[in-house]
Amino acid sequence: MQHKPNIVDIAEITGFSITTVSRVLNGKGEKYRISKATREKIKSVADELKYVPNEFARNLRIGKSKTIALIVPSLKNPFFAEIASVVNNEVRKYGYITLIGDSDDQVENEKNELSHLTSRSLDGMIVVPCGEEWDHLVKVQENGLPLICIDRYFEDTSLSYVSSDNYDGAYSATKYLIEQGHTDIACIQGVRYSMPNIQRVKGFADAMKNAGIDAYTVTGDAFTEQNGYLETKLLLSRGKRPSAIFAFSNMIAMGCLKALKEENVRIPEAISLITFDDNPYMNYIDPPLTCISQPVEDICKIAVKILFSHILDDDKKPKHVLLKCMLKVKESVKNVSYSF
Amino acid sequence: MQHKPNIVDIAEITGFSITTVSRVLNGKGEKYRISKATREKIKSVADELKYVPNEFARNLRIGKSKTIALIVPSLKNPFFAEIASVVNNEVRKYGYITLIGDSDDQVENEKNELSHLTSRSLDGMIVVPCGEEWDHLVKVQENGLPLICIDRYFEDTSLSYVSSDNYDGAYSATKYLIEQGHTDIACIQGVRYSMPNIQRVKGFADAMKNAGIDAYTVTGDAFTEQNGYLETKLLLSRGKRPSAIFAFSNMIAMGCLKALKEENVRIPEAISLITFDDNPYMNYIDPPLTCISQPVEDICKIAVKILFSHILDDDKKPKHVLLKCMLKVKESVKNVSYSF
DNA sequence: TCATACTGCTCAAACGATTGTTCTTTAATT
DNA sequence: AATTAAAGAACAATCGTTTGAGCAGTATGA
Repeated sequence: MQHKPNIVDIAEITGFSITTVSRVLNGKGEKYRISKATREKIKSVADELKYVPNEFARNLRIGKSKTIALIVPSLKNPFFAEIASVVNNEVRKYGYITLIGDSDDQVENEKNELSHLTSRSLDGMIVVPCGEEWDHLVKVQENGLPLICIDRYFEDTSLSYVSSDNYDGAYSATKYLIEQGHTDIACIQGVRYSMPNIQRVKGFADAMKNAGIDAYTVTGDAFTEQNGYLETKLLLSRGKRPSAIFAFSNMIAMGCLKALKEENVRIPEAISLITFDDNPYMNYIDPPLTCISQPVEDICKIAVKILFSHILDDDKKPKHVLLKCMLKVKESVKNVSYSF
Repeated sequence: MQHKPNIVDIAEITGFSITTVSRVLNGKGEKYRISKATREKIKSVADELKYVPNEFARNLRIGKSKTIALIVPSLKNPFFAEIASVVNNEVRKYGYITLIGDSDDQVENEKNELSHLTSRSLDGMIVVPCGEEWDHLVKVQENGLPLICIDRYFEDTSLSYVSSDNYDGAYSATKYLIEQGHTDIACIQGVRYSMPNIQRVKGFADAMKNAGIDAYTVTGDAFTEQNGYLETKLLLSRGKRPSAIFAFSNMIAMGCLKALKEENVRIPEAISLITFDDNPYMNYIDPPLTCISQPVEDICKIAVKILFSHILDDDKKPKHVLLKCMLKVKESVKNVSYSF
């Protein structure tokens, strides 16, 4: 293979200067009054040679990399995979590319990825933080790199975030359970200090209190299948089983399903289950799970939009956006109003 | 924030030349006989300034980017999300990073991503090709960029690939169905010309023939839920329904489930279902789906290993690896041997 | 006829690193 | 003392683009 065609080759072939070629190829031909004939000739040669600009050279020169990074706790979790997919596609629309970092839910990894990725002169960053620390994120931002948190976030910091209205989501889910006659409800939570979790617990608790129910269980400590499994096992071994379980994530719900299945507890006959997060599989689970669906696509789109307003418009004001969730009623919650 | 410290700043502060600084920072101090005192001084200043080399300048100069790209049909498909996750993590171990491209299963997008990504001076590429064309892939390789296909691949080309032994997988699945007494089996295939599909059809057909069964159905044309749904609908509307369906992917299986549910056809009582691909959700579906599980993790690990042998060891020989699948018996296939 | 303005394009300096070559100084050898 | 070798460091070209400034040549207006 010869060398990749560059702007110099095109200049030599067309007989114009490098400057002219560069300007035409950057769509600045009009601006610099380069004749139409010239523009067309350069473009056609570029096409013919399948010229692709060397991003490194360009980036070196202009100091922008047209690259953003996305750090998620785990791509294996369909929830984050969807985030990655949407973010990736949205970012492409701006002509940027996405570097994906996987923190495996460890703050240490998150920090490593952060420093590894920032050496690539990123233009922006979207993070689903996995810990309760945000100093390293703020520092990145203070160094001039626009950064946005999605899903999980921190209040009272200068960091922008886009997330679901977790409080409202949890409140509606709980309200729905109560309307269906449930009073003995246990929720299995995720990582305790994480903002979505805090809000969900609050929404859950408020809904209970507002219904005049003071006794409820909040247990668990991770957004994992294992946590869901163990906590459900424990709940089932209690003297009085709750009539409904509220799982705070899809993974937790899977753990619940596993435990319930093992113990031969039928859903929703023996126990009702409602969960946060939706995904296509939910429809084919036995039974289809009633869930609180997060507007993942919108969250990502808005996050990307804000990120680019930070990058391109130099609008550095931190923005905080919460989007409403949707209750999707399926078949995993039983109406127990009249069954004493 | 001032400007990011660069090698020139360090040179000025320490009083040494740019060359010397560069050599020290690249660990070539010994080689160029730079005194220990000098080395230490330079390093300490670099530390103090938190110097991070500008990857673009370096890449521009040396033509390597410590970056590989992965192109998948869709991150939303858990099967590819897992691939992305594993590849990403493996690649990190080499100190490289991964750019992820999403072709949305359109060859045109694949080509675009390809040219877009190659402008970033990649060091290597892993692709799950989505079409029946490979010219653009071969061309990339001929341009000196190591490239490996995973999952989907092409024979008789110079491209390396790592994939499942789809023939064997389909053969075992079919054999299993036959052992369970099924003779009227329909399989719903994916993209026709794709190698996994071709091999699966062959495996399926051979197993049937070897069992002396000459009548069977092969239908469908995409690895999508919609295809699974439509084809199942059609199968159900036939005069004589098959006793078992073999779905060629997780997505197709979901479509089958949807259609079967709509038509109130119970699995496995009324019809048996077996599918390619496994994932955690499979266990909680009603009923848990018997499936052919692909060794995704191993496929990715081997692919990355081969890729880096191409990149680092300059071993350019194309390698072809097929890994065995595993039959996971769950509850979606009924033994109909004695039920006439 | 001479400024002036516009057209259409080119020069050359950056961007930040790497690296083959070269230079100077000191030490070792004859 | 003269020659050679080694040590320690610097020069300057280079990677492929972008871009402010500049330069001919032609057209316009007074």
